[in-house]
Amino acid sequence: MGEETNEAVRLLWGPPAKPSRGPKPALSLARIAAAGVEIADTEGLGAVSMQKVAGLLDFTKMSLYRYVPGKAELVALMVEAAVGGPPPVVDGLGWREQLTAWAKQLARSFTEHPWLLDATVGPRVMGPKELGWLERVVAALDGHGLTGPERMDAAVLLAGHVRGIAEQARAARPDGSPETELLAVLGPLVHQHADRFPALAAAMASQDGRDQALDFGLERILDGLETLITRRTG
Amino acid sequence: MGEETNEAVRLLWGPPAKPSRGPKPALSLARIAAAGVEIADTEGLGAVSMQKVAGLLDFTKMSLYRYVPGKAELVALMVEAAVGGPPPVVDGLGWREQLTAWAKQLARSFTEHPWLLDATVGPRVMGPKELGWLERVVAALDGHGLTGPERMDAAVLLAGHVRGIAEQARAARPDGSPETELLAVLGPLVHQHADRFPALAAAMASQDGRDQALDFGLERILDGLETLITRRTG
DNA sequence: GAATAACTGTGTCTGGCAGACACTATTTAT
DNA sequence: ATAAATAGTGTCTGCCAGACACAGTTATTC
Repeated sequence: MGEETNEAVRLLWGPPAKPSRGPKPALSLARIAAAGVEIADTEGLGAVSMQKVAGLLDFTKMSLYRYVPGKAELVALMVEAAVGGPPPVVDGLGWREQLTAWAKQLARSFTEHPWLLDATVGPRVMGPKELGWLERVVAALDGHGLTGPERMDAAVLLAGHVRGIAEQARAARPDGSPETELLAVLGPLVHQHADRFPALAAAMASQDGRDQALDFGLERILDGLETLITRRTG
Repeated sequence: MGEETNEAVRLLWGPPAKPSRGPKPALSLARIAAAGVEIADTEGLGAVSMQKVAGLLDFTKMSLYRYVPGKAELVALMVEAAVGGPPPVVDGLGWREQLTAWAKQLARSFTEHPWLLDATVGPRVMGPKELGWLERVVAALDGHGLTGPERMDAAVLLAGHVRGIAEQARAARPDGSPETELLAVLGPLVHQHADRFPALAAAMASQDGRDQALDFGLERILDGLETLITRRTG
């Protein structure tokens, strides 16, 4: 990842452009990223190819390589463009309320751009906007007796939970129309093999389908953090 | 996903084989999956192609399609083979200790097969072994006042956390040799833009690098569950 | 025992993909 | 005016998943 990493860092963090000698660029990183996002939003990340992105912009595939070193970097730009920034800080809110709002907003990003789940797997460079999300959590937990690494760990914990829920929600969602929701497959399977999964079968018996997995986990995490904070600050 | 889903279900849950008319199959699902796992373990999931898997078994690519409908199903079999089963239940352990052991063991699976992170993104059918992991969590939480859906949510919460940590650990790991660990890139970036990320910069200043993110999140989650359980059972 | 039907493994082909490279046209610096 | 750097293009290679037709093999059926 050596060189590619630096290229990605340059694109995500570097200066916006440099005036130079040859012809003026007709495209821009922003337009290219937006085209990629449009395709991913409608057809999924798998449908994003240099060809398709270029076609949407009425350019040839190879012209994109004048702006972006490769597809990985294009996806990085798409992520940064789609994830947006964290919600504005509302003064007077406690850390719990701030983190709750943060989680709901992040979940909304994943719902609007489900392909973000696919695009953010594996080692990659985070852009400024993405880092902004982390910043918010760490800032919200400032001054409550947690160490620096602990605040970072809390941010990762929260982000991981939202991500996990988003993945589950996507699986349960009917992507096209005649698609089998994954849970509709899982349920019968569990009951069919109830001998092997007695606890699951029992747990799934009460079909209230409340769909509050995000809130449940969030409350547990915040309760856990509160326990720690109380212990630390006396 | 309509038809593919059913095919995947048949492969993962169906009967092992059916005696039939033609020549005896020289291969087996198990051998094919094992070959795929071997490639993924050494070269990553991206290096797994029908060609490569077949080559490792000294067969042609197309012969694999006699066993597996497509690559997606092959990956599903690989996941089921690599994830293994949950750790054995140790009697006399409380739910907290059981879930702790569960999380550590699951984290080990992700460490041994980092490509599991890539292979378990997106809607997919879970196999019996994978479902076994969920079963354990739900079973461990039985009889503590939580509803069925709540126990399921707790399982998803725990699994999501372990997954998130595994992803972070992989990013921090030097995959090849001269690879830049992602955190080694992130640190300088944050400090370089400390004005935009003051809380992050401060949090990262204390460089103790204890690497206990798994434990931290786990304790918070378990504390949060304990709070709920105490509230429920009085 | 012979015919038949079902199955296994193979070879060939298509369409799509990322990306390397050489080329032309354009614009600015000297 | 000329040279250098750059933007967009067209062509080419190699890899990929998968469709399909084929030849060889084996159990079933007559």
